[in-house]
Amino acid sequence: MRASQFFIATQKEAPQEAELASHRLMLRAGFIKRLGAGLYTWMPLGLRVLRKVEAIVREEMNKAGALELLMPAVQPKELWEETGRWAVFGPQMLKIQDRHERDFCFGPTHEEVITDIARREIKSYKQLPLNFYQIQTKFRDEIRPRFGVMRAREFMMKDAYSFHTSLASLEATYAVMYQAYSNVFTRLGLEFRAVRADTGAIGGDGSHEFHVLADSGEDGLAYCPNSDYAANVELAEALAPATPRAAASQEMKLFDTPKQTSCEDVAALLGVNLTNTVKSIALIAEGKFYLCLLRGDHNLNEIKVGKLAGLPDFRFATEEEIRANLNCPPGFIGPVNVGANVTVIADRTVAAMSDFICGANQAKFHLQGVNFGRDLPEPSVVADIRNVVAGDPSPDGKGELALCRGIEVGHIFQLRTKYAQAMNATYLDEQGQTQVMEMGCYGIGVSRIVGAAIEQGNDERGIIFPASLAPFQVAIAPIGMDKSEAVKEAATKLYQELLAAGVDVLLDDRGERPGVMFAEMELMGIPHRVVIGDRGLQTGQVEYQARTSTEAQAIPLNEIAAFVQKALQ
RNA sequence: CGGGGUGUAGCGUAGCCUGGUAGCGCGCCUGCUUUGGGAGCAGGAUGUCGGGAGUUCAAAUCUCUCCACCCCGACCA
Repeated sequence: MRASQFFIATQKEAPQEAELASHRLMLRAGFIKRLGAGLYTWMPLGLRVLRKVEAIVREEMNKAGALELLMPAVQPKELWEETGRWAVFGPQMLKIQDRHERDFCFGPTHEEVITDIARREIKSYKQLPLNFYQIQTKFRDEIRPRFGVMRAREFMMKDAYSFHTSLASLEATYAVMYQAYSNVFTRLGLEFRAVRADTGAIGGDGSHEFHVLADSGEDGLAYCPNSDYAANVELAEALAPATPRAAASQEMKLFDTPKQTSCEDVAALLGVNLTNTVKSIALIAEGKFYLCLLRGDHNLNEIKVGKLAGLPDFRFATEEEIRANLNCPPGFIGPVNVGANVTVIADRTVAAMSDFICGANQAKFHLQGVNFGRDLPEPSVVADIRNVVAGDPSPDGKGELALCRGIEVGHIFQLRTKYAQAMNATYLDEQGQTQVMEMGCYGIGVSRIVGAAIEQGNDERGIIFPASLAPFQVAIAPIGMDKSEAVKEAATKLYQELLAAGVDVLLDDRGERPGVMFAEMELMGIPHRVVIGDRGLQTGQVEYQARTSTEAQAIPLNEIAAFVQKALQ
């Protein structure tokens, strides 16, 4: 591509709307333009990057035996009512009507549509297994779109769906897709980790997420440095403490806390560690009042709570409900002396605590030296209801957990028969019996990968792309091209040679000053740069510089084409 | 949805408190000069000051209202 024929729209100043490095750089480099909240135009330069991601994803999907198709983005309500998700998916789904006032949605995902295809087209076990995929625009009406293409409302996704006669067959394809995903992210040059995950709104059984590691990631991940255990913090199990509860050594005692309404404040007042305190979180589920007990420094895990019996639809109690059930304002509530109307759920860690500090159920007072069995009954439920923290024992028993953050770029699920059952997707087995299909689904956030890759690769000069993702692999910067016949000839010749060799090369023939060319090439993350000027040509040399390097090296003109091609390998 | 903030030329912003008819930098256009790290000089174009209503002789500025966008939160009482 000749720069004079292309559209380059870089900016020196980043628009104020962007916070995250990747978002700022994508705007500055002119990859994307914002149309509205979570809505972006992919400009020619940015689209080249998006297409490179797509191409790698497509290749690996094809290699894994998946078949590409393309489903409609707009889907009729009736299909979603069959699975009950028209209501369940809620406000995240963009619902629209046609001229006959019939209801549709702009597809946030495609389980319903593909299952409809499967039930119509798949009749016999002989046709299975099958794995379909598409790369397509999705729309999810996010509560708060942010970080540019990272959490956009309209975005590009690769979604695959597999159909099987047995769990074993599903598991085999799941394993193949797991490997295909690993291949994709490896080829993209990203530092990533596969973690066990919750299945969320999609539903089903086994599930892994693929995360690009980045401090700015929205997901917390727990992993064991000594083993292959890794899980989303939403899911990672917090084991019960290894040591049993110590015997009570203090008397229970009321003490004044006139202004201290949080564990932090109370611990500070007493000059004790936060780990000696217990906080009480009030929940309501199915009309019942629950008190969840957590150690002061731990955080409630809502997903874990939602999996307890009777609590799938829990919500946090209002201040009025807290007063009504405990006769005490928020800030001083606790599990001691509560009525039969209150069900106490203790986290495993709390259940093993003794001589702890908690609210007294009396305004402006807390209790210390509290012990289960003596001062209050043993908790009615003991469960894992907290997020793991760094240093917790790894659930596989192979060391301690560490935490990091990630950007979710892929998610694979064993859906089992959830959708096939609801939509009656069946086939005839060898005995002529009707059977429900087993199903898997596999997503990759194609547009999010572009943001995630930039988040992982950037410096003060701009984007640092791996060669597999860069909009151009090589840039040629001729200095004084319109003045010097020698420069023009050398630059054009190199450009032609690289083009002929199939290299994605940009020739900056705009006649810009060197500083402009260098700054723009670095901003857009082009990994290799060749500078051709009269100064070097006098001794038959040109300059090569990698994006990751700060020094240029001199290369003889007659070797540069081969040199660049070697650097690309 | 709750809280906070911001809307002035393509981008970044000053002016607003204290009302008097809009300025700067980058970018853009023309010409000349320049050409190894986002050039210099000269000339030029571009604004319904987010929309609407009100107060006033007069509104970017004050009041009301609507809209858009950004940030934080939407569990830890």
